[in-house]
Amino acid sequence: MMISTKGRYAMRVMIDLAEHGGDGYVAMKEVAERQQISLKYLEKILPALVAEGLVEGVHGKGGGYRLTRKPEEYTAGEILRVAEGELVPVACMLCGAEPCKRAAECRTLPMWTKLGTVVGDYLDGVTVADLINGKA
Amino acid sequence: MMISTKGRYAMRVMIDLAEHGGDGYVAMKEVAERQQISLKYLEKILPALVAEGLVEGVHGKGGGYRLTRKPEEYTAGEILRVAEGELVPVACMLCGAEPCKRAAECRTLPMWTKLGTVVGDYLDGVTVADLINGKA
DNA sequence: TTTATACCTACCGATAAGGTAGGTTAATAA
DNA sequence: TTATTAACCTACCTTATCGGTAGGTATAAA
Repeated sequence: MMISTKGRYAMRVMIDLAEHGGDGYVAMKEVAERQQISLKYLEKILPALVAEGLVEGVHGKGGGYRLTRKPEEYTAGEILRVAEGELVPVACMLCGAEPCKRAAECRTLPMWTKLGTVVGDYLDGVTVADLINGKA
Repeated sequence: MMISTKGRYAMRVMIDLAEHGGDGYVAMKEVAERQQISLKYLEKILPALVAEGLVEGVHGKGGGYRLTRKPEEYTAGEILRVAEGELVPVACMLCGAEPCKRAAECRTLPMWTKLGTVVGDYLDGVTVADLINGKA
């Protein structure tokens, strides 16, 4: 029952970009230093965020990344789903999982489903702006 | 963000004991067959449940396991914590983790803490009896 | 043309997941 | 007393994931 570093670091990058970005681009080298995260590891996390349009990057001198929306328009749930994959609590609920034959009579599936909803609802209710303002 | 088979199987064993136990002992061989879980793997999960007093086992012919309380007196949260370990969502919140130096100014820690509470509260509100009656 | 940066691919060590295999101990029934 | 049953214990195994590192290429600005 764990969010891995991938998701946690993605959250911190988004917050860092919101706090230090302004209108310009922020180099990952800076973020890595501020957040005490290996630059090389950050470089493995960013492509997913770019692919889903959460941030955009530009090459070369003076380049870096910036948010594509305002901080209040990102939810933690959205960021985590992009960085981590689905937020479901059990493997049998994963999208690509082979359908469980016991699902119909499974005594526990309703609980896992509800747990997924509880987690998703909470995380979808927290925005990057909330995290910066300490309102989470 | 996943509950492993260990926790899921533990839940199913507890439910199975509640449904088929009555006052007597149920052999894991039966449970394994009914639940379609490898007997050998079940034998690795049960010791923790015994150690924490959730079930008790007796050796030999006619032996097996039985619940030590009524089904409505077990919560899913309790069972999962015994089988899986702590239910916290991030490694830095684990009991034995070395304290994070950034904790005081961490923008995300409050969210993880709240998420842990949300998950714990939900799971602590579901009993084995609820799962049997479909009230979860 | 130099420099800074994103971006890409491959690898790597450690750990955990999800088991198997083969025994020993304890209790009951024959 | 002996056979049987079932809990319990220890060791091992395979595969995948975690959390990175290394070394490059592409691109844009100065």
